[in-house]
Amino acid sequence: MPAIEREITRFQDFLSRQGQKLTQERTSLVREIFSTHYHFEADELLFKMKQKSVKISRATVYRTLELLVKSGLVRRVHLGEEHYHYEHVRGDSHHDHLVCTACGSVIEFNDPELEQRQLDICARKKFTPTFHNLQILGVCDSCHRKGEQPASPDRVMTIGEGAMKLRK
Amino acid sequence: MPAIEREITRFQDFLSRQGQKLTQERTSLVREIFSTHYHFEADELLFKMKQKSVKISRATVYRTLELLVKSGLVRRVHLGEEHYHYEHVRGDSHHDHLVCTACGSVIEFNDPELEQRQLDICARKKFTPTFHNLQILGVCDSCHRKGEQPASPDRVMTIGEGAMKLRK
DNA sequence: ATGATGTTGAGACTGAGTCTCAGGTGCGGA
DNA sequence: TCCGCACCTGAGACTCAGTCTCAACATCAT
Repeated sequence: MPAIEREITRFQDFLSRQGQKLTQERTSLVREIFSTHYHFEADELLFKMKQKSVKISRATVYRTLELLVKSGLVRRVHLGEEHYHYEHVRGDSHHDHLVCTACGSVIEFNDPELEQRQLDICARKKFTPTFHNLQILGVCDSCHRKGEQPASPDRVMTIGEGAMKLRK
Repeated sequence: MPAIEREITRFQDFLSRQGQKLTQERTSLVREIFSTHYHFEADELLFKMKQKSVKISRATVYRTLELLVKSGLVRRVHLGEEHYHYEHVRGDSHHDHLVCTACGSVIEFNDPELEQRQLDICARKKFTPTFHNLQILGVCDSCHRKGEQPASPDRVMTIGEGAMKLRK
């Protein structure tokens, strides 16, 4: 899959610019992230690697994610839960998220007018924005049709449900 | 200060509607929250109570915050850090936040046009929103004038800096 | 006074993430 | 080719925010 190779090259460029190396571990993490996951949690990634019998420690997963975020290949997002989620960036533009509190699905959207409005607000407040984070929680169409009730804002279903956590 | 008494009454009403009681501990927490804090962290509140020699356990602080959130007197917000912050709601309308990554200050704003635009997006995606959360990170005017550099998005200064954490 | 129900504090526990450190890896230069 | 050094890794201890448990306490209606 040439697309993934391109991401790996981009990561390597980023690393070598700061005297860091593209190791076996980092390569397999990038490969995993860009091949199967979209929105994922750090521990979920760790678990997947374990499943595939690729031995990578928790520390390396976190360290690599930090590098990927710095390199711009991966974005760190809040989706209404305590901890972070990550998503890969494939050169596509910025977007925000609608998160279904019933089934955990995530819908992305990008609305230039909304973005512009935010810039206007910042200008009005003499604030220099670097970054923003918007999640809208609610119920998606298919859950709504099933009559799902919205969960209360502080009780949101886990996104990466599938990933049974196993430590050690 | 009569305003605080009004909030306490509102909380009591909420509690008694579900057969719960307004205890001494709960009262003093509400008093503390509504008198001095605006955006605060749970542990910061615990620390303040300790400073004032009001003995309240960690568990009670968290339990009371949960009740306050449910009652609508307090809102739980993400301000770009791992953990939650809380803010009291004084009958004022919904707002979002500009968070300065240099000095940690928080500017609130409420922009009906922005809110409306979000509703439009949800309608377009057939999504039923219940709640949303927008933080814009960046540098505030006074920090900008001091030539402060924006921190990277994943390294944000603590909002409640003052509160030295001391456990136990 | 009794019992039912609700509340509390202490401290054990959890889950996500960070840090440390000894050992491993790999590349540039002699 | 070999060496040295900077970089990288895994294991596990640690931290921090938040939750849970449980025994003791408070309150209220009967």
